[in-house]
Amino acid sequence: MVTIRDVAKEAQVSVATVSRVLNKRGYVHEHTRVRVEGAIHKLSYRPNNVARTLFKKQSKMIGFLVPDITNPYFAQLVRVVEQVTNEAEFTTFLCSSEEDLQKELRHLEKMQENHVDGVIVISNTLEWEHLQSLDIPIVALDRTFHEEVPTVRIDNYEESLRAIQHLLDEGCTRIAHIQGPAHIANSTLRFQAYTDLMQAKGLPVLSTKGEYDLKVSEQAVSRLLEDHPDTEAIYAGNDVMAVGALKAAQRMGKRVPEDLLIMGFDGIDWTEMVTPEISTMAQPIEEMGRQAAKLLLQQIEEGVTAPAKTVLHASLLTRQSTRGKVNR
Amino acid sequence: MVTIRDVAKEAQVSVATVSRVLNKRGYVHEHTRVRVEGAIHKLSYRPNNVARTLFKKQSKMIGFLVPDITNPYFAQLVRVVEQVTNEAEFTTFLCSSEEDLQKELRHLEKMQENHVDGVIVISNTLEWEHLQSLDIPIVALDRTFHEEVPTVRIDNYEESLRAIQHLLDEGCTRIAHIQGPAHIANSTLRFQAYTDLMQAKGLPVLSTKGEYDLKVSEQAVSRLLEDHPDTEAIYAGNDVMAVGALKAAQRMGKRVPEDLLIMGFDGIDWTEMVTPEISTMAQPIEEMGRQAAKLLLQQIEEGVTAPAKTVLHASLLTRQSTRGKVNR
DNA sequence: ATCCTATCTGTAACGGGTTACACAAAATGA
DNA sequence: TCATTTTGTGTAACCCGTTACAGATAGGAT
Repeated sequence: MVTIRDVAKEAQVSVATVSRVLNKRGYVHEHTRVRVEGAIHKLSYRPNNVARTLFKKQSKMIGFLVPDITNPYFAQLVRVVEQVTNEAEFTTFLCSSEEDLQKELRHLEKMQENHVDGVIVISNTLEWEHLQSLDIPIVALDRTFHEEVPTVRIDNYEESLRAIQHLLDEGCTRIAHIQGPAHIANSTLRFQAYTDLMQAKGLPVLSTKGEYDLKVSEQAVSRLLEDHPDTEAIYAGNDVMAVGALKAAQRMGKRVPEDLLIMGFDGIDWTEMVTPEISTMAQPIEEMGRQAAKLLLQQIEEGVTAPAKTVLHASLLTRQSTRGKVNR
Repeated sequence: MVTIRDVAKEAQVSVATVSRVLNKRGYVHEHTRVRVEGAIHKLSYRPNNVARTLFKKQSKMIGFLVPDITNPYFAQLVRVVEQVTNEAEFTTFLCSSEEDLQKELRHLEKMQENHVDGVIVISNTLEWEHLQSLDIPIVALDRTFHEEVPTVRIDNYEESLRAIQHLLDEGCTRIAHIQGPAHIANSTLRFQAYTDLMQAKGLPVLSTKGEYDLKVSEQAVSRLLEDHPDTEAIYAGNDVMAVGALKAAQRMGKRVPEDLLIMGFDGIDWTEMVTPEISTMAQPIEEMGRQAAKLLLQQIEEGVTAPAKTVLHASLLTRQSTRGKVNR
């Protein structure tokens, strides 16, 4: 391995001078600079970031903890976060926790041990007490942990209301809901909005559990449609379950949207892959990732600790799966 | 930040002793061990992996370079690789390159600078010359770079033949192919198998470009079906394009499989999300990831440099999209 | 000529672990 | 009892960049 001392020897200068050239800091004579750069190039020297980190206590790495990398919602976030942080010369240390608290804790430990400069956390299982001991900047995505932690999210309750309102506007009254896991706060909020609004309108409440899982949702919707064939619309707690609902409907010979409307939540690509395309309340995924990354970088680079709470707006994407009902 | 010296002071021993306790190496009296562990716990000390890496030149991190994290094929690989490496106490340093050569090179540099112990590389743009200078263990996934680099992949040509044979077995003769990007070797191999087999059987060859992209494929298939309404089956170079093909067919009112058979390649989840479910030549994704990770760990831990070339087998998944034709 | 400042470069300490080596004490053996 | 081995612990050098500080030279002002 080529070290800074090898370069110094090659260029006939001291390590300090090489370091100054590398960091473009302090006085270096044009003449020597060229010589040092030549030596660097000749030996194809790359500074050792480990040594640098040890001294500077700045690794130029940020950690990103996501619940499940195979979920396109998170995959899309990863992409933006990488992009933004890379532009600021940071590298992303990505960890997928598989929704497992133990793994999350292990990953956070590893991140600390490797001295990342900050972390972005998405988790439904972690609690504030687990993050409290980290003495590095944190940004929470998608969910609030604590007043102290800057957060980027949407208002799941309000946006859920808007999603249901869309189905009401299309003329539906018998709307069923497919719930996500009860232990996930956002999932419960979306469900709560459903019951609240339906009750306020004096409309029937009918829900079943889909666990944010395609196959579970497909099963659940099958049963639901058998028991309640007069259901006019299905509002799924997320897009994955909406796709499951569509599969169930199609297997039972129901036409969407002629016989049944389907509405999802999140705005992942899947909704555009199926036929008919599924309407959804789309989170501004890219924007959320960008904001989170920027917030974190600000904290790291400028030491800003303003506990910002950024609440972004979702946008209603109306597509084939909720069109046409009104014309019946 | 709590250092090993703080622990040493607290436990009234030298740093060497603390280090010995941490690494369970060398002689330490039971008595002192307990005292040191007490101090570690009391101060909630975590060893600094950066310092450790600097000295040992072993970071316990491996790098994983993938072309696009939002592609479920890679996302699934990431999950297995993480799992296997975590079990061996390694952490994964994931980088998504967005198919961009410059980004790939930058990421590889960063990995080196951070002293990862080895890398798993998936890339269609990188060449051997780019990897040559890395003096750490490498494992290639999905594609061969060079004799020297251990590789885990499938035989894209052979498996492609098998995929087409399935369509022939179902009684199709007018089979069109949707090609992936020409610069991707695997994509070309799949295409080559198609032309070779069709020509050998004296059947018409008809292909169009889909660029491994859903929307591009959808467009391409639309045009293809307009120009050649008598097409009996579509063999897509990968599953993403197969989903695009299905969308196009459905938009044009073609029934699958009654009017048109569709076959994909890769075996990603998407094929099960749509209706009808799409038949595919499924790569053993999990197994490939596992093997790649194990190969890399072997190289790192045992210094094995046997340039292993693991070629795994794909499996034909026949589903609704290719059923029924034979009964016409 | 003298002083001052700006420019340029090198020496050495530092960051937080690891470990070779030295030394002491205890256990074992003859 | 003395020699030898095993056990237990500490000192200090080392890993590789960074930077405070000091010293040297050149140029400008007076």
